[in-house]
Amino acid sequence: MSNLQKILSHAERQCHANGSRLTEKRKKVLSGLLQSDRALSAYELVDYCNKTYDETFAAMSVYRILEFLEQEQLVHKLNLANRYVACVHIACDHQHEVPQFLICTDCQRVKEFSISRSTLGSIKRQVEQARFQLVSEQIELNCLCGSCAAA
Amino acid sequence: MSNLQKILSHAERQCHANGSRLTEKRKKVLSGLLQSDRALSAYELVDYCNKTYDETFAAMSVYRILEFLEQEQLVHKLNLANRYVACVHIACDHQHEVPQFLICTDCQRVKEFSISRSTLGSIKRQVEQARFQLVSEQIELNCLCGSCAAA
DNA sequence: GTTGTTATGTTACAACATATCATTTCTAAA
DNA sequence: TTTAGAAATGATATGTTGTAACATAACAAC
Repeated sequence: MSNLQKILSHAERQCHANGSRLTEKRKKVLSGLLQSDRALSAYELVDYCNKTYDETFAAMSVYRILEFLEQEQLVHKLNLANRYVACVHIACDHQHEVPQFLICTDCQRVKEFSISRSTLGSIKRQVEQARFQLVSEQIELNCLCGSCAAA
Repeated sequence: MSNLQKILSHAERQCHANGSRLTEKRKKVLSGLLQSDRALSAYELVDYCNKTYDETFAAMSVYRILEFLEQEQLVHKLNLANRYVACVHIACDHQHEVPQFLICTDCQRVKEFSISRSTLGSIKRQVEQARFQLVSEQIELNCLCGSCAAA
């Protein structure tokens, strides 16, 4: 059983536990993200699926599927880049925290990481002082990855 | 002389000092942002200008003008919201730092602020550890403003 | 006044995203 | 095991955001 297969069936069990279904189409979209080393736009995924599988994936469907996968915490949407990545903790059993992302603006490679509790804490305090409320602790930063910075 | 007029002529002098020109159209787009209490999309500005002035503003022109105003640091582009705001320090003489933004996802009101040096410092260290480089210190956070949170 | 530069106009289209309603597939209860 | 309801997908249309490419106009400096 390939690593991809393992991840997919892990995801499937997890969906089942949540009372939802990881259908074939959803699996295929998720596979696309899992096999990519960078963030993909919805339309890139449409192209990928249409090429890889002999099936038609309408853009509309892919958006719906991405929304579902996001709810299931299998993928993350990067709002800064309008792109999607598979969650790096997809095969972990523990509940994971809200992630932060470093996004290479050149090649769309993404590093999912967690900033320290204390840093997050001080950001939250500063937001409170401004009398705003965080909608999400997801923070995205425009970066260059190591190889793009070197070039 | 109205406050708006003061800001505009201040901006004009500043552009002049930079060897660039704040043309009539640019002034009108900037006025639109200055008079709005929330972030506006390029197309909202197109509509605003076309209604307010008896002139045609093509979307293309507004995008170019916004790009110019951003270079001059008179406005900021919010990448998370695909919208623009006038810089709150537009009338200050001192050189200002890279700002951070709290964006209300409900009403698009924006709070421009600066997170503390120490918080920014620890974020930067954590980015370095991940072997990425920050492209910009501008950080944008999805929030609710006070009134939208209350509602 | 010509010339080079900057600004704007115009058209077309690429890329990203959602609304709406129809149809199919699945599931669970009768 | 049929069937009603829910969930998923299909299909079409349209809305929103942004850029490419080339033309013209305005201006400044020589």
